[in-house]
Amino acid sequence: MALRSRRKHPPRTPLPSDAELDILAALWRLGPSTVREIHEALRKDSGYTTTLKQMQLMTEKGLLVRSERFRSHVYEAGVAKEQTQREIAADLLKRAFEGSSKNLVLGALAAQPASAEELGEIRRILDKLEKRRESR
Amino acid sequence: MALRSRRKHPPRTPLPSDAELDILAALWRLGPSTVREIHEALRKDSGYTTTLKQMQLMTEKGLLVRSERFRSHVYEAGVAKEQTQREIAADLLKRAFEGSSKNLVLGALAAQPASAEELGEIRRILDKLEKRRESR
DNA sequence: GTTGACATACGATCTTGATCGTATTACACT
DNA sequence: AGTGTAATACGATCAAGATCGTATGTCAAC
Repeated sequence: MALRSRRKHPPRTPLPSDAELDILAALWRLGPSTVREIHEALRKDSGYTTTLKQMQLMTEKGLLVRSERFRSHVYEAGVAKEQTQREIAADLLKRAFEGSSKNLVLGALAAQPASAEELGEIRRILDKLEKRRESR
Repeated sequence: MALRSRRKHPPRTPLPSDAELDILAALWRLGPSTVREIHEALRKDSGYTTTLKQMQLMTEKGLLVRSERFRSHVYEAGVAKEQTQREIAADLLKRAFEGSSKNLVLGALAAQPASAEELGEIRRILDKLEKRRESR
């Protein structure tokens, strides 16, 4: 499925579609890149022009920003990774997990066993959240 | 965005689309229901036949199962809630969160503050996971 | 200035999910 | 039997994303 539904406070940019998310993730990971770099990083079996078109449309939507460089265009993500991840998680939470973050966390951990370090970091996040909760 | 990509071990059933997920969620929540019941529970502004068609297609895909009853058909979810949630979480994890469950948990908690009880439950899940990890 | 390599631009098409209109069926009641 | 009501079946259409083919532009090297 895709992540398509909208929020009450409509965002400046739409939630990315599946293929768009892949491109965004690559840009988050690699930093500003050309179409060719992204296309090769994705290793999909679709053609170069498909990726190009995709990125052009995403630029129109504000999901990417483009700058000129010598002969080619350089794109970078136009939306922040954390903010976008939060929106995606919120959308999914509401629609598939009955709004229960516990269920989502459970699903995530069951789906992809976390390392000991990650478990520790998650625990630290919980500590911080509970501390913040107490102090109110 | 929708949840469309596939897994290594191909599932008997595809991941549900956005609208399909809404129907599934309603069936998980309400239990076996008629088309009309689901249609009314969803409160979308699309017509009854749209929901009907959707559920018929989902039945073909194996996402729902159908049984006769008197004059109307009764549908129920053909896929388990936990299993489906896990698959959705896994897909998202891989594609949007760099495979890091920590990031997903962080996103989920930032998006939708959890109650004190939920935080406690999450912590209990962590305890169990770490205990299991130690004993190996 | 012509050619080659590589880039972008853009229209056309394919695919899939979502939606609807209408036909048909089943039952209940008179 | 005939009619009303409420259900399902199904083809057609819509909308959006994904894909591709081809045209066009630019630079470098000869």
